[in-house]
Amino acid sequence: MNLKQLSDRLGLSQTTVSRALNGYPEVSEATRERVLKAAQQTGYKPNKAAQRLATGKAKSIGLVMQSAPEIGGDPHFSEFLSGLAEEAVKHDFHFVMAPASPDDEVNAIKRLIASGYVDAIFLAHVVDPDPRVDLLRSSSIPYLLHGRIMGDVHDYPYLDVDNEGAFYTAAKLLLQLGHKRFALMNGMERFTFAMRRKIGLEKALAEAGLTLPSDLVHHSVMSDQAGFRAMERFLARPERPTAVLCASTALALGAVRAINKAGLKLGTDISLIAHDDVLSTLRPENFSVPLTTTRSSLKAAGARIGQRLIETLEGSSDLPDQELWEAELIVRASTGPAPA
Amino acid sequence: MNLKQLSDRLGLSQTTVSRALNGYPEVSEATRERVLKAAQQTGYKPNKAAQRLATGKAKSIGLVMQSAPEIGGDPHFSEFLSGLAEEAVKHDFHFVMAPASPDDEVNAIKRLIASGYVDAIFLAHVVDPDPRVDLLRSSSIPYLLHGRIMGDVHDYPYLDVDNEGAFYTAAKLLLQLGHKRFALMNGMERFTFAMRRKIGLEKALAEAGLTLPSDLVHHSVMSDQAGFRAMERFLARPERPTAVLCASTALALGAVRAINKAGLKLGTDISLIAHDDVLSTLRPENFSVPLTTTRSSLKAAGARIGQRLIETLEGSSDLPDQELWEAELIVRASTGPAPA
DNA sequence: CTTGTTCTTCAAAGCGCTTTGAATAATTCT
DNA sequence: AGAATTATTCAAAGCGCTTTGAAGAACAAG
Repeated sequence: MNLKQLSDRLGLSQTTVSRALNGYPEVSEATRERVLKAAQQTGYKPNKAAQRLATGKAKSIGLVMQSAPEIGGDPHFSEFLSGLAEEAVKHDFHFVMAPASPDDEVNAIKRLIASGYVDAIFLAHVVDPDPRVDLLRSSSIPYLLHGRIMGDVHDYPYLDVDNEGAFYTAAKLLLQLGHKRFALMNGMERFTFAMRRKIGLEKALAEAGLTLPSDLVHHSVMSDQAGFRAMERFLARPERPTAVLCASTALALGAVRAINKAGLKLGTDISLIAHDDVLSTLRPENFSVPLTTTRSSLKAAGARIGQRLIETLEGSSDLPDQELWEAELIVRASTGPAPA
Repeated sequence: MNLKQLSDRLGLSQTTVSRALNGYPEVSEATRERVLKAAQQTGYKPNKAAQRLATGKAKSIGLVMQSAPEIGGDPHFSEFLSGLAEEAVKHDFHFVMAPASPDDEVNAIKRLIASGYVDAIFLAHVVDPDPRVDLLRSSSIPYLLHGRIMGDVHDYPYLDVDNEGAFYTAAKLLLQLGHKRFALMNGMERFTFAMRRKIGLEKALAEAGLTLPSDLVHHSVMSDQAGFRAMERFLARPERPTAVLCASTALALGAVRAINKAGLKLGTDISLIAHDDVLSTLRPENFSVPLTTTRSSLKAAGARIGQRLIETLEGSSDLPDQELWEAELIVRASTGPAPA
């Protein structure tokens, strides 16, 4: 059933039917009702491709999804997506996900823009320098970043968590507790969120006259296995660290397992603070020793980004173009005074 | 840059340019090269909405994503998606994800079909009865299920894991080890994969003259917290179970924590077998006591589904319409003889 | 009973692409 | 050389929708 068939059936022109359906005023209430009813009965749904072609709008948000054989599902990604979806469903938006190998992302974005399939682009996993950001900056499609590039010039719309501040504050707490030997279990080095977390930690250490030895810095994907292995390596050091900052609760999960396995007591022998993205399947308060965390909900970020993108597209946005969310430091049992 | 502009620029007709770009034979090699080069230089990318409108094809797979405030990211979902994406990227396919509240999924699928945005539909989380399956059955769009409805009539294309067989085999092993008191930690009751796992377990028990008391059956989302709580409840029973079947390693993670907390020894005091979807972030072999599992890779399933769907659309499919994958039973240290 | 307004409705153009059917140019065959 | 093929290229129609510009119907005003 298409518009022509529907209008033939009603003995009306496509114009009138289209207008009736889209709520334009120049159509009598009587016909509007008749049209609406017929559409209902026949189950008529407009063809989005045609709509998109005619209007240039499609109520859709595009995103590129990194794909490679060695990349598995990322719980952080799906948590974020669920937030985005929650907002999208309210406004009848959908997503177009273009999978791309990591070295082909720029092209994937280009295709996405040119495809005429999406009204806006969302971008995450910001690196620095980030050619994808340059591309979006110079194109005319609305877009929004989750994260920022490095430096202080932010002439692009973003939503980011104050990662530097989060880890700075976390480190401060551990310093106050008397810790001197720190380790960092971070996300992939190329991501700016990881860079900023490291900077935050180093800044706090520098203020205390301390430094972070490079072999006590670990970069990897944020999974429990990676955390387990990294912690084992940390603990194998002659002078093992007493304070560990961890970029995700997923990493922390593995780290804690390694700590237990080594017969050490979390919160006593070793203190740990993890960044908590509020993954719905991994809550820090449910760890055997509840985790002290810096918290910022990834799902909430997703929802907010959806909201901002959609409002921009509907032309009603009075939301800020740049947002920096502070993470909350929530103290639980995994932090304690440095062992004597 | 659109086709008209590109062809004007080249002094050719749109027809010729289009044909050159799409590899049709009726265009001279010289012009083809000229066109290809110009397309390259100008960065011309065809408008997919227009392409879709003209051809009825769009190289895109549609899927509905459940969305509700209380639903968070599901690592199983993203693991699956990464498999699907891996296959899609090879063939330049993309996804259209329509978020929908759980009670509006049928409508979301209808919209997706009518939208003209997708060439095929993928469906997961099969329930029974499943109105979505009925809808797809009666529509003419290609589709593929991950999972099956109940009963033996499967006149629709699917890929499923033999969940019944997996849990049957797992239970058999535990029975051989002398276990008599079983518990089941399952996914949501409404999903057919959960139903079948329960049936598999009950069948094995029945053959041994045993039954599964209803208070030793737990249904919930498959997260570690849920596993933790469920196991605590199991252990609080006067006669606690000695053998537990667990629908996911995520559940097992929590379950193991509860077991440790209770001072019990996994593999000795209590045996546990989990179904392993091969989540890239949670490997059973990395548990402090490596987990005995029934294994079937969710990512591989995603890739296979992508492959089948794409081959169907490209009209070259000689792949089977129905597939039932057996899960492997991999014995590790979390299973042992029943305590005396 | 005109004329001027407002309300409804419509025909047709256009969005960017593919594809059919026809025309033109280049080759090959008598 | 002229006819018959074959290789290239093109104009135009069509995919399903929105939107502009115009026309017809209904009504109030002069």
